[in-house]
Amino acid sequence: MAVKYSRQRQTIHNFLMTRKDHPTADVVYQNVRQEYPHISLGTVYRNLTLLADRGEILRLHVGDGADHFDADTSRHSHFVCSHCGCVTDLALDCLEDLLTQAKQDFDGRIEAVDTCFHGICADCLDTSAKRTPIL
Amino acid sequence: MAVKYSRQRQTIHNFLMTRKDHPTADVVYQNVRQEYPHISLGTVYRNLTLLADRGEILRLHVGDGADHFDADTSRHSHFVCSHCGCVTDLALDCLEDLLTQAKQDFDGRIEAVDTCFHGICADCLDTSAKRTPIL
DNA sequence: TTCCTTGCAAATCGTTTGCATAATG
DNA sequence: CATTATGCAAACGATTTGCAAGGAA
Repeated sequence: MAVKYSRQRQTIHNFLMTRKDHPTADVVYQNVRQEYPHISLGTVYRNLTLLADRGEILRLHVGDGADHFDADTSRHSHFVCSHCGCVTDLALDCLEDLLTQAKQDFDGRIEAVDTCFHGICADCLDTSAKRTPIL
Repeated sequence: MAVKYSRQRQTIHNFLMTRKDHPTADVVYQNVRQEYPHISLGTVYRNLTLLADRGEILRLHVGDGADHFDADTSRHSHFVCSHCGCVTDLALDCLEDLLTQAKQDFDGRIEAVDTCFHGICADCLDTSAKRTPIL
């Protein structure tokens, strides 16, 4: 199944590259729609899936129901705020060590790792600190 | 919201403790149903969610569509075979280091990590090696 | 012209929820 | 008795898919 060029796919990929907040398919849709008012959500999903399958983008399963997409395919970790739901990048040296150790200990073939941290982001900590400390 | 005892919940939790393959809600349902033929899938979901919220079990997002559940709440990693879909445990020393480093580097509050490795499990490697090497 | 991609809508899948009834404390 | 849990079915949200028409090679 050869892949042919499409403006929609290019636009989706371009949009994703401008964002570092790892948007969901629906967010991609809402934004790309401003340039292509007739694009359908199905097309967005089809292209995100195609790009992810070809390794041109990353599909993240952060556990909040919807998948998130990341144009940065270099190896890195993610953080998800349990309060506001934001998804951010996290660069950790010892991620490589973890992979190395896993490959040594495991008797199958390891190809990738997904590392997803959970907690409260700095912004949410700030905001709750500034309110009356009831909660 | 106080929690009251229920046989169904107990059975679900017990069942989960006998398995180390991290079953999905539906697999739990199919099995518990043999003891409680009238139990509903909704009840299974409600109890799995309740147990996970109270930290008595783990809810895993391995990226295959369905959530998986794990009765072992100690910190450990997981591996998912892209071929057969099996989910297995992986104990890695440097997982603690990763958390430590993340907490140092990050300006929010980090509470947990999910580490999920992907690749081909030993069984699937074996099986494909034994077949005529066409694929 | 051939094959891929699109838009649209309907379908699918995993999960949640409303409600009347049953079980627990 | 007050409250929580259940079974059932309907509702939901995210994602996929079938199909006829449009676009790329």
